Amino acid sequence: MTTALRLTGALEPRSGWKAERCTIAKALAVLSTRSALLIMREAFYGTTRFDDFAERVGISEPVAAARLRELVDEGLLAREDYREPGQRTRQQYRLTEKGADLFPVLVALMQWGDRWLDDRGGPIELRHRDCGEPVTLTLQCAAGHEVDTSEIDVGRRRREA
Amino acid sequence: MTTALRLTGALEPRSGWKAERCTIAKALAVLSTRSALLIMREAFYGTTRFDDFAERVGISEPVAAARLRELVDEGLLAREDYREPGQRTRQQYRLTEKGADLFPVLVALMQWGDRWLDDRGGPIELRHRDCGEPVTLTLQCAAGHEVDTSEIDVGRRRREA
DNA sequence: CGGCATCCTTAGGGATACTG
DNA sequence: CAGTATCCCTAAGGATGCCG
Repeated sequence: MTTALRLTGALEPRSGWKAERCTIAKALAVLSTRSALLIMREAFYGTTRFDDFAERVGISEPVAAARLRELVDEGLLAREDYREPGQRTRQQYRLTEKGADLFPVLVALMQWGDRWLDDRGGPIELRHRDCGEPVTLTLQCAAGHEVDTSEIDVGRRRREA
Repeated sequence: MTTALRLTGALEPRSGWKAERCTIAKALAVLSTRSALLIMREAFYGTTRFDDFAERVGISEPVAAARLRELVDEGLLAREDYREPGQRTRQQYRLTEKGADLFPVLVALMQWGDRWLDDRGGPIELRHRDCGEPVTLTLQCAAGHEVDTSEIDVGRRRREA
């Protein structure tokens, strides 16, 4: 019984191919701090304002300022001014497409935490608006099969010629 | 056009319910360092030995030692002695079930990095061993519908009575 | 409201050298 | 091979106070 993946093709020798281009490492360069991912979580929950991010994530303003700037620089959030009629100008941080596309990462973390770090399976739940059923993240192949980790082969990407 | 989720039920007031039990935050308490997730990546690639972890992740031995100890303490890896016939005793780190269950987190990070941080869609590929088709992580409801982020409602978990 | 400046502490991580 | 010890640097983050 092995839980590791099966490596195929030019991957076996492990000849240092990864350090340069591994996209997990690249993603972590942007997201490896706790505050960055929790700010993104808040953005999905609809938070848009500086003070709310700091308070709801539970971080100090200087940290919130630093992290929000980085996330804007990286293109995960967009900073916009807006003005409601009769009000003064405010700022808001909105998810960009790149930021919104991060949702599966947060769901994956939540699903793992729900299963392994909470005795009641986690405090919140995602449901499909149309049918009301719970939503989960699943590994699936292009042919539509649900796939277990043990059934996966890993190899270099084949460029479709 | 809004990319945030729709909050339902007792969730709207945002009354600080989250800080205590949010399982994303709990997961990040274990996994928020770059080296921890890269070590887990290596474990999925089949790495089992101390020196290989340090070298392939690209971290120093002291850091590898600290991180491996934490991951063993948290139950994501198991440290075992083994001896091949005629050889001396060696140590290895193996994925536990808890560790193996982290796979979707790494896939989610990889998928996001492939799309947004690499001009060629990422260096490696996951394929379903049975049918050879590429494997991706998808949001799906219990009724089998593929679900987009915009179609998800978030609410407190309802305990099935 | 939406920050920035300053100061401080801790954690992550590298380099080098050494041990069983 | 599988680490530990030591030293040092930088990044993450908290606390307080100030500013437009």
